[in-house]
Amino acid sequence: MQYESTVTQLLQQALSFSEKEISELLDIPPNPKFGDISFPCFKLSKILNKTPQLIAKELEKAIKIPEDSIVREIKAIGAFLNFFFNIPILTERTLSQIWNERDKYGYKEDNKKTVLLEFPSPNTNKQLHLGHLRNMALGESTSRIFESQGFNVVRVNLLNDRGIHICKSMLAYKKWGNKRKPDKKEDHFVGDFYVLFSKQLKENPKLEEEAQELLKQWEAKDIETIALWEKMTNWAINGFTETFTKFGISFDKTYRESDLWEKGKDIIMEGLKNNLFHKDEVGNIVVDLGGQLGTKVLLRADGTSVYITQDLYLAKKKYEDFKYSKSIYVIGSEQNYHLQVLFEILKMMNFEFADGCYHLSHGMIFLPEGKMKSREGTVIDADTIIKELIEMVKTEIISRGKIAESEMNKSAKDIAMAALKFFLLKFASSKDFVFYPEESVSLYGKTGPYLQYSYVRANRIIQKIKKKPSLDVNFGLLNKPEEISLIKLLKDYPDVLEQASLSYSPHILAEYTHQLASSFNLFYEKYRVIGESDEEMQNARLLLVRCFRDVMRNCLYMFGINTVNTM
RNA sequence: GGAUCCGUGGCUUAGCCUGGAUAGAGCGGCGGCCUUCUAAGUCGCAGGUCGGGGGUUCAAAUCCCCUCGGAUCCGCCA
Repeated sequence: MQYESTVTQLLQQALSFSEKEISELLDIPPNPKFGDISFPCFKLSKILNKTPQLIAKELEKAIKIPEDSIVREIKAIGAFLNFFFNIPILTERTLSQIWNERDKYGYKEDNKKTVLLEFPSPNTNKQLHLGHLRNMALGESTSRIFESQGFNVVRVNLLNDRGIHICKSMLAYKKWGNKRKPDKKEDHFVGDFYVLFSKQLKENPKLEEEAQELLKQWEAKDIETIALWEKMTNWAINGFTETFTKFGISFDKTYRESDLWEKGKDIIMEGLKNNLFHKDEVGNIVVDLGGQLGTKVLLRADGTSVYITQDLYLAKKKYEDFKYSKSIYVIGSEQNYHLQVLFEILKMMNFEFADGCYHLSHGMIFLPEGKMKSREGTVIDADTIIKELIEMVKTEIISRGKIAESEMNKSAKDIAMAALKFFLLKFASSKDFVFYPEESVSLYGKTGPYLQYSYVRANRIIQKIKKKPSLDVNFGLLNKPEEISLIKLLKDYPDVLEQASLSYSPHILAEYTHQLASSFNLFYEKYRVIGESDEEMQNARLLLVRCFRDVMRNCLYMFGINTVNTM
């Protein structure tokens, strides 16, 4: 809460409590008519043995507001002591700060700490789907939010490029691919063989064994198998890279499971030596986590790894590579248990980075008919949904007839991505949701395009007016309710950004950004800037519009959404 | 059987961590607003007491307990 300490200090004139004790009681009133910050007196009531109403009244009388304070008035309303800000001072401070800091408004100084985010970690046997897009949107947005808070952010991807599922695609290609080269986007080409395998498996259950056999050959580094694997994996990676680029993300490092799958055994052996782990009756090395987590196998009796073996290794490897203070795993909620186990073992082994590990879990996306299943081909494919959205936006643009053909393609892409990304980020990440292809991603209402539109309106004013915005204005003129609420929202941006980072929640910022756009639209509908005859008033409003535009652009950046000039 | 997540108007959802003053918003429905900075906008109306029950509290959508419904996980799969 901004200006919290000012209010706390005022209260300390009359109360002998610590700054911390007082500021914990402060609250933001539900309605501006109750002021900007309020102090509920209920808790004091017990201590002082007076009614809260009386305490509020007494405090109102006792506190003297110094000259130049951001607080203009203190009023007791019922059991609440309400503090009202001096709007001209608030306006001047807020707008000056935005003016000076521009695209760094809301940013904090470099804190010399590294936070590593891992996402979306796809399997290389099939193309990306809507669930990956949610993961990517969440990972990228969280990355940008952390960057704003002064962290050095490292984005890494982990390719799950080995295992039985990969061999299934490979086997299908071997049998029915006729050594064809991809005739479509390469990851889709690979994915088709995965679906084909599942279809054929229903007719011929023996294919399962053949796939297992292929996996053994791969593990034995059979030359022909490895060559096929390399070829198909590269197709998949090329396809992914294209989609990542389209989505506006890139990675500082890509780890590959094929490099990791045999590693981590020494970590397990060390734990065994230190008696953290033990062997079970058949010779597996296991850990007993007790309580709700139970017993987990860490290394098979034959000495081969399981998934968690390599995950332990990777956690350590990532720390060696980047010395992170936080490591965020952006992974769906179906792996909640797995990550809990992983983190528990890391703590058990006393790794210094164990406490910095965090699972940014997100809910799943369902189709109206149920869960998406890659092997049955019943998925909302990432590239298709993007393409369809762009087409949808183009149709919309054409029907409006406001944009020249030449400008349309870029705008259409940016608007479509805005719709998609904001749709994926506006819900709390823990929620599952059902995706209705026809209606889910809308262009109106609480959407990405709505935000972009408010930006376009503000930007258009700045472009059209025949003067440059200036900070040299009479701030007191911005005194209409719509102007004041907009200014207060602009003032809140750094707080909201901080909140979003502390709770790993882009949706908090999404909620705020929608409010901000809505507040600007209200102002826009009611007052004019270009047509305003009072020169001083025009200057003040132009500055407000400029500040709004810049903050809106900052917000959109946090979602990975581009601004557009026309729409 | 155990664990985790979710349950707020017709639909989608914010608020829950950190309990306070009339429970916000979008879609959909009905009715208005474009000679003025782009109507992907905006205004108004109808619609919820927060799955159910109990408890704590001056105060509960928010905390605790019980219960019902939905999802996910608890493989030597990743």
